[in-house]
Amino acid sequence: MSNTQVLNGRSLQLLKMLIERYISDGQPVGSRALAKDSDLNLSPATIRNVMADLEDLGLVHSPHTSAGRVPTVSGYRLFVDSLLTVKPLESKDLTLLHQGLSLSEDAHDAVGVASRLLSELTQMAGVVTLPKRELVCLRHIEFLSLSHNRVLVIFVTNEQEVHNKIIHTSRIFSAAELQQAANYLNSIYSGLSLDAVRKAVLKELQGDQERITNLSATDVHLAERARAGKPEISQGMLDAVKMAQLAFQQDREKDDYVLTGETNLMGFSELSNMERLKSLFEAFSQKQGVIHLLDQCMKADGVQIFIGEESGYRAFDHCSLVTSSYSVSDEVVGVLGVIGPTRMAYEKIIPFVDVTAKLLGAALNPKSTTPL
Amino acid sequence: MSNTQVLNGRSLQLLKMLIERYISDGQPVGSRALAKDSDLNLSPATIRNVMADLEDLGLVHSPHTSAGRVPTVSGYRLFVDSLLTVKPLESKDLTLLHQGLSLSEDAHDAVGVASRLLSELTQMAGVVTLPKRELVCLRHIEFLSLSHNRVLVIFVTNEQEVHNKIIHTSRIFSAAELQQAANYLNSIYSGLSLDAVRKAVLKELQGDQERITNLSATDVHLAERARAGKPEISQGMLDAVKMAQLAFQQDREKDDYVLTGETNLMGFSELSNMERLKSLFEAFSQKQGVIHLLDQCMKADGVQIFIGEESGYRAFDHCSLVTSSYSVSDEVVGVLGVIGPTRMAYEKIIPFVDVTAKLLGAALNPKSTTPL
DNA sequence: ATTTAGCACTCCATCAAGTCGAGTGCCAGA
DNA sequence: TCTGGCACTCGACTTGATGGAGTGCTAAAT
Repeated sequence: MSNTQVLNGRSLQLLKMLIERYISDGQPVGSRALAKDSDLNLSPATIRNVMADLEDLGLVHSPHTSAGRVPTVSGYRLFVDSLLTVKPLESKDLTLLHQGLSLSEDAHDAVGVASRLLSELTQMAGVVTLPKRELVCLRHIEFLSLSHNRVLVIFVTNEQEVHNKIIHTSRIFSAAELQQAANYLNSIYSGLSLDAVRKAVLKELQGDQERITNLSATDVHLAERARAGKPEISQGMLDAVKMAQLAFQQDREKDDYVLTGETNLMGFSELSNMERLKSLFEAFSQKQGVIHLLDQCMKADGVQIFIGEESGYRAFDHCSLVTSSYSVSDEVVGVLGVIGPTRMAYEKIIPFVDVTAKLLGAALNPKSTTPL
Repeated sequence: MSNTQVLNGRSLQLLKMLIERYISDGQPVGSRALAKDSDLNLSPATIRNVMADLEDLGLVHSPHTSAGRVPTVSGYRLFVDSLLTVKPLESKDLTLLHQGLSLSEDAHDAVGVASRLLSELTQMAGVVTLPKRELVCLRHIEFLSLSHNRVLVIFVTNEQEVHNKIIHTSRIFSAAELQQAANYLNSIYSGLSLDAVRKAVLKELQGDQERITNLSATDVHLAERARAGKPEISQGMLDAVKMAQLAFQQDREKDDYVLTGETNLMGFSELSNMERLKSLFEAFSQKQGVIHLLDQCMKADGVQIFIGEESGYRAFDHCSLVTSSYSVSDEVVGVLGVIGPTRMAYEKIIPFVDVTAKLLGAALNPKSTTPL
């Protein structure tokens, strides 16, 4: 060791310069180049000593004996955690984000726009999860009978988003019955969040269950008739609630993301290996693993970064993922981010992702219907 | 020329063998190999003469002077048009197609399943367009007012498919008015095809227009009052029709396709060139050009093939596209196909695509709600 | 007239050897 | 603690040699 205190300010500064240079050039950086760049007036030999220390610490790595040094994952990690000087977002980019997101009509549209902007402005891949359902408000629900005992449920949330689902009911309902059920549900649940509706529905059904068992009647018809007397709940309403329960239960299938600009990744030399590229793209279309990763990012609010193997997901081994959760009315509802090679300009990407998340959150805010 | 009649049976047979061998090996095939394979008992020298003729005709091509021959696009074309002996579909594949498609719940689902099966069973990329709107029947329409003068239109087609669109109306309508309009439209248009509805709506509006101009009244209110007297059409109904017109006009945006298994293409050596691959994948995400191509295929019914540059679309230069339109009740409603390298096993892919198209058409047939 | 054998030739792929330059590690001296 | 110097390593690139696969052409054979 050439230093009593190995990781002193100087070695950190050199590490920083090395990483910055490697990020911009993509070539292993040697001691001479580093000596020239730095204003420390050190000779290449001294730099070499420092480099040897950094290598011992696992922060840099030499591809072969006579090449320069390249940052390792730990090196990058140290860099983004404490060395990095973030560059403010370029005003051009800010304007584009602003314009793009303020024009979006509905949530799905906004998410698509955000993803496209992320990828176009960074020249990497952009990913945005669809906002969580929990927060959305039920606006209107409607039933339509299909063949057999299937019913098409259509519900509108948040003013303009339409969802639909087919449920299988226990018996065949007439159009009038369905209309009535919809009217009933609209009258009591409209305006509540989907999550609240789900809970209310469950409670209602549970209460009903208890009432039946409490009666200890052997004949269910009797119990029903007994209950029918009470004005709080009728058979029709019960059917309605049951249908609502079917409609809203575990509707997580749409838990999806929008990914754009994957093709940008094909330009990077570190991903030109066909095998890596293939497994990466397979991961993209599989979606499942990516969703898992993004879910993790949602827990932490603010910017979250996975560098190389840190994600624990083999397909991402040579990629970094910079994410930020986005929120509507102070509640985290989704994640967005940028996927690129480990060698990316973190100092620009991090603020970029951060701002995009904030703007997307603002664009999704139902209160500010007027453009931002 | 070694033959009075250059393209005789023998040379065609040799071309066929050459292409078959090239498809299976991927290597330029030389005269000796061809001589051994064929049961013609010809010497390599003779084969060489034939090859020279085929090269003159532009059917094969030599990468360099001392390599074997490789089929050209024209060679492939001749091969698939008249030389090919199609292999019947493997029963295993047939079963899988059958099972997969018969389980699909709605049209979108079926299209997705078809695409996945196409790609998985061929180990190439599968593409399926969503069925055309023209054929689908209007089942139910509904209006929901949003903020300002925007109205959310929800309409259900073909028993279970939900579509929605936001239209901007000339004035703000009350919920009751919207309900009334929907009732009116449902009563007269329900059961008709979207195309028919569109036409009927246009006619209605045109008739209305004529009536107004024919009156030659300077005061429009007068004209309206005059018209209101006639029982055929009231102001409310007119509003309804106008809204329907807005809702159904040029709703081509969703004219989309489902593409799966793109990553399979990364395994092929002819596409391992990063530049080609990138432009191909960009074409996939752009969609526009691919749609144009698929639209062309829709015109011809039955199997259609684009080999290499035949598509006229640069991104597809090194790919072939084998498509077939699929029909519901004898009307072509969409296209599906397989995208792979020009060097693909046409004799298996062609019947495969053909059968898949037929099965998808059957699965989409509204009459056979019961599994095939 | 067609087919074949033979021969010269071309071109690619592979390997070995050599050179160059960038960069390192280490040691001795400032 | 830093620096200059030196030997060394390794990859990138070039060159040349070799072998093999395959062709084109011509002259002989069928």
